[in-house]
Amino acid sequence: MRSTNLSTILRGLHRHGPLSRSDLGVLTGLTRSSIGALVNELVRLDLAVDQGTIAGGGRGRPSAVAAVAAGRNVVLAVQVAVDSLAVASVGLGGELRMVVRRDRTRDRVDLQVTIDDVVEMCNDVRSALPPDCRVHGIGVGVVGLVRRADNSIAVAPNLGWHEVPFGALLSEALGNHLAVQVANDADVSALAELHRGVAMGVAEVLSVWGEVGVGGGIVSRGELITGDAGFAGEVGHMPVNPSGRPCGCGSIGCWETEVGEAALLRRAGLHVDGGPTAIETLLHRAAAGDAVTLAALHEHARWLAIGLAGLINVLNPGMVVLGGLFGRIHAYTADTVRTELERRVLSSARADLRVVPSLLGADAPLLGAAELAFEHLLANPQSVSLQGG
Amino acid sequence: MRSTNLSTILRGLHRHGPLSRSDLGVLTGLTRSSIGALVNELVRLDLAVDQGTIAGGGRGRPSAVAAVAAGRNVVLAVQVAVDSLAVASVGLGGELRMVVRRDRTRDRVDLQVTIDDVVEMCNDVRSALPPDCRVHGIGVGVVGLVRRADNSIAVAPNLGWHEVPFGALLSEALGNHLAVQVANDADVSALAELHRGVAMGVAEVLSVWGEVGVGGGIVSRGELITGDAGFAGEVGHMPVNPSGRPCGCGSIGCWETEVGEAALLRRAGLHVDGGPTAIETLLHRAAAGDAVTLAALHEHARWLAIGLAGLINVLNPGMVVLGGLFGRIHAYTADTVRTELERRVLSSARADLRVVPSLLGADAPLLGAAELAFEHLLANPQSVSLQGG
DNA sequence: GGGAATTGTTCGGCATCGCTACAAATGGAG
DNA sequence: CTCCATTTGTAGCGATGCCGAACAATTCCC
Repeated sequence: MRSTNLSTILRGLHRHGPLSRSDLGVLTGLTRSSIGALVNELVRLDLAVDQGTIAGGGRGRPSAVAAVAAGRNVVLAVQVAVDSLAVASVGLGGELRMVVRRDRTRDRVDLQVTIDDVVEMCNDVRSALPPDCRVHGIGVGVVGLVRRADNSIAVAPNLGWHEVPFGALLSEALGNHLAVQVANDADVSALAELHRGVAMGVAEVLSVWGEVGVGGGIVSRGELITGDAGFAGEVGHMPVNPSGRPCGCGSIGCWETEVGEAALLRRAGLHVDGGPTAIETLLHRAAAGDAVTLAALHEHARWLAIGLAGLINVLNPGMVVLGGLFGRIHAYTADTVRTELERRVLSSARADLRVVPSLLGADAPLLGAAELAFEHLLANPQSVSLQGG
Repeated sequence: MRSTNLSTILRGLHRHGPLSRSDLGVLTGLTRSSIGALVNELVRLDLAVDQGTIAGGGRGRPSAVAAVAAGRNVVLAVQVAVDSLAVASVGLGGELRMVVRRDRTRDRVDLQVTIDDVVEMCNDVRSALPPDCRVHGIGVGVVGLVRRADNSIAVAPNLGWHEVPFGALLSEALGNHLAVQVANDADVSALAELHRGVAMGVAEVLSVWGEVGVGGGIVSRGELITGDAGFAGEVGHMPVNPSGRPCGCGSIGCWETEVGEAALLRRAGLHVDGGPTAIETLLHRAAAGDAVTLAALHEHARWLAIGLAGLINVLNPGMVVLGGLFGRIHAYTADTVRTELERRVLSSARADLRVVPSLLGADAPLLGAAELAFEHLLANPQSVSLQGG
């Protein structure tokens, strides 16, 4: 029980930032005496620090503010994307402290090369940490289907990986000192938007990320839905067009064939394999008002809405977050999407619905991977006393 | 905390049936002394009874078995369908005790008539209860979109209802003595299969019910997903065929237009508005091996699988339960569905997937509505001491 | 028939929370 | 400038409810 309350308070400080003891009281429902004892214990565990007193505006004794000890408690966040790798240290409280990013070409996606690169980047980041800083774990967001039970990658089509025990390999390569948590990149991005981005405080969120493929993260009751094995959120492979194009997954007319990066480039008359540079070209043309490009975006938005409509009817989210490519084109697609959703979504389900672009953008995967890694500490604050640090 | 543990034990007895005190120990992780005290309290609250000792096979002192006091604690379960009304008393533990069912024609779906009928049936059921029996609430499963926050019906197209405060109306008509919980019929059916049917013990379940329309219930982490307002699970209105038929909801090519009752009858060359009798005809012809009917079922199965594939990729369930019409035709459609899913579902997501017909059939909505009504008691066993009974 | 095994019960100890009283610090009224 | 109301933090006390240990009850097996 003590453990539960410690967890509640640490979570509160982690999510809401520095809080006075009395704020913590209203947040948790505990009495002042309990809060005092619990915060003292968190300070003793080096998880929280006292920030002195601050007069809260009104009259009365000034409140003693507590905050997370961000400088002494971090996790490493890793993002394994198609075109790049990134490693960051993230402090308790969710602050991005140091980021190392490395672009890579398609020939560097080999598994062993990736592991080696990540380990090297992790060591760079770790060596920059202050000496009294504890690393509580590593969170990894990766472009692929991740089996959450054992942190293995079932399949990552864009990397050419199949049944790779990524978590175990990375853990071993780092010396088995750290707990490694691996998840799908769209899932961790959803987690980031939920805790640090536009979806803060929303309990039912659908987050859809367009990159090379199309991924999604589903939040219900304030928590990410993983599904039976961890594959939930693969929205890219909903059939939306039975007479559509063949998909890389073996099916026909998957949503991804209509709203993936390739589909947009095709519609805009650009080279389908153009990658990030072709996307930049497209965005420039759109900004310049190019008619063909805008028409392509309009058609793209229509297909985006068709898939979203199904998901909204099925999940009844309070908010839809559009990230990655979908976030970047949102300014051009928002109107079409809204119009199309009005036609296709049950009127009750869209009454209180907000459709918004991602707030965190490129930082989302790293921040989300960090949240994943922090989860164990937040749930068991007392576990730090067992380990040395 | 006491409340949490009482709840855990009562839930255990409700879900698993009679259990010995030592079984309860392994189930809850509590010590024997705690279990003893807690069971005694449940007996004192008239929620549980001691069933005497039973030798458990091995050696050692025989175990004292505790069971829920089903005869003294019931809820009323109500089902509001298109063609029928039903009211039942369901004992703690999930036993269907008395059922009153009333078929009705389309002209009896008027709101006030429905309320009056339900009240009359409720009174019939209540008058048959033993005098010392407590009624802990009413659960209602209704063919429509239900706003869970206030138990109102946002829209029920098949009944012609719109923005109806059904829960409040029923509660008032019954004298405001009972807590009323209203939910979508597919949702409560999913709940029944989860707790009492094929999906017992499965944490991630997708349940799809074909009736006049097509509804669904999504279970994640062992609990029903409601969505932001309570509308989650409206799988019938996923777009699956952009060049398809117009749907009653205003959209085009909704799944329901391809796998609803009308679509099946159309494919089989039967009268689209034939209702239950036409379905009987179809099932007879299928059983007799009629080629046209079997071909219609094959095509129906293909569309069934297309929608299921999307849902499975998005939700990654461990089990798909097919209920209502889908359960009844499952013998003829299973092969086609399996073949089609193999092509359209990501291989990882179908590795451990089971697709099974509903076990409870026509009882599912009532049993599920009962579970809904029991929920408050199960979460707060001590609340009974406050009310008289 | 006796010992091992299993289960239920009783009793004391302990952790942890809420409550109450009191101390600390500030703003505003007089 | 002083005093009081107000708000917040802290210390001591009592209550709750869990666990653990010892003991009793019962059965199986040798």
